[in-house]
Amino acid sequence: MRQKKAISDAVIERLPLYYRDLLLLQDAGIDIISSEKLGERLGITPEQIRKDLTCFGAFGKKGVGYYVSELCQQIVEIIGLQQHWKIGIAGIGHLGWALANYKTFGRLGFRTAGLFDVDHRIIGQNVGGVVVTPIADMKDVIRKEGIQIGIITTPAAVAQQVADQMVEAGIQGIFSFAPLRLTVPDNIFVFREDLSIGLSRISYYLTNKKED
Amino acid sequence: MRQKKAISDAVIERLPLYYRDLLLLQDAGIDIISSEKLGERLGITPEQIRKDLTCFGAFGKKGVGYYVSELCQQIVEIIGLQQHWKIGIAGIGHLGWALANYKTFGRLGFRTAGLFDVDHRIIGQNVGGVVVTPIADMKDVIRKEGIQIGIITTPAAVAQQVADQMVEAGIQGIFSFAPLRLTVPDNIFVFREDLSIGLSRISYYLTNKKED
DNA sequence: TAGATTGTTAATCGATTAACAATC
DNA sequence: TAGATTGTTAATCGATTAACAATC
Repeated sequence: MRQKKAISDAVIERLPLYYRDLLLLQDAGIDIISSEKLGERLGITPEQIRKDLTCFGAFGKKGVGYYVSELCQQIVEIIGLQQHWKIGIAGIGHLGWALANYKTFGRLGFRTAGLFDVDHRIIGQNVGGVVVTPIADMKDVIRKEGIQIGIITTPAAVAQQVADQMVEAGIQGIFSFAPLRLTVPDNIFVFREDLSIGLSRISYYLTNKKED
Repeated sequence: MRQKKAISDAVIERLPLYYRDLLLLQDAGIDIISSEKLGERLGITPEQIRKDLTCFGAFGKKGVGYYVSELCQQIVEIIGLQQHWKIGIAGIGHLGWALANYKTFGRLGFRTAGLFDVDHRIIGQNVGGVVVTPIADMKDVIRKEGIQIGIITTPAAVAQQVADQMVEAGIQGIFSFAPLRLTVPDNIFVFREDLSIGLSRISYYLTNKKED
């Protein structure tokens, strides 16, 4: 699956949308879908969908459309979801707790294999089937369980320190909810989620829409 | 603040980043910052920052830089944060609970004025200073409190129904965590947050990075 | 004034849209 | 075969980067 050209982030971010809808179609017993119909369902142009998919190969049948289950499988392999990545969550506050119980992660093949916190009231509790361990033991657990992806939902003040420990323990990717830029080695992939951007965009839109 | 041309989403999404860092600078007692220095801190090119800001006016001083507190104030007004928007959250599961306690929202001027759920074990509880009310009363509360922005953290199955009720009650913007496309009138702004995209991107990156 | 840094214009780059030949 | 729909090439659009004149 080596590509000549780097695939843009925009394409990568649309793949999970396609995948989720294809699963729904599959559940509904629909075997074939055209880019036209899929685009309608998702609010994306059919040209865009076809263009995105051809970054990775020719999965459709001309004059027919795409076989739903086949395309599902292709996208799984493109994203790499067949790997069943193991994730660990540091900071089991409300947000960490919510993510530990987030069904969609499991449905995509991610397995929660470690939950870490400093709070003694939380350590030892079973959250979504996993027992919270002291963050002091995090590196050991990451190594023993073979956790590849870390999620950081700690306060910003300790996020960098937690990230450092994750990297030391061999984590390859970090999904951070802390509102700051983490410094990590080049080969570590960091994706930052900023929950306040959505609200800010809504505020901007509501403030400026009347003036059009 | 009428603009000739629509401002791109990319610009709007960077404004909150600038704002957050400017607040930190302000706390640190720094009065003036150049686009060069700010860019370094944020991992954004100085040209990009200057270009973004000039979409809205000329806020800097040539040969000097930007006055931190002045720029802060400008961005607040551009985004519309001085309005102190009232928000209501429907679905007080783990994620809704986390958002109700999310400090950053308050720091940006958003005020939680309503929490709604169907679960009798949750109704009546005080979450982050607000008592959870039955979702059956949501429309009344939205109207009485003058809530303008709704956050949806319900299961996908009821998200559309909740959105409909929010719109009926006069909500203008919706921030949805439900993994589906909501159908709303044209004048309602919907921003969808998809927490699984981050993990999918990490999976894609880890799967494909070795082959470069 | 000299040095620094903005705001703006031009050049480049990349992503989306449109058009259509290939083909099921 | 005729109709439908893909995959691909070309055209358009928009965003980022570079360059530099304006000016504090």
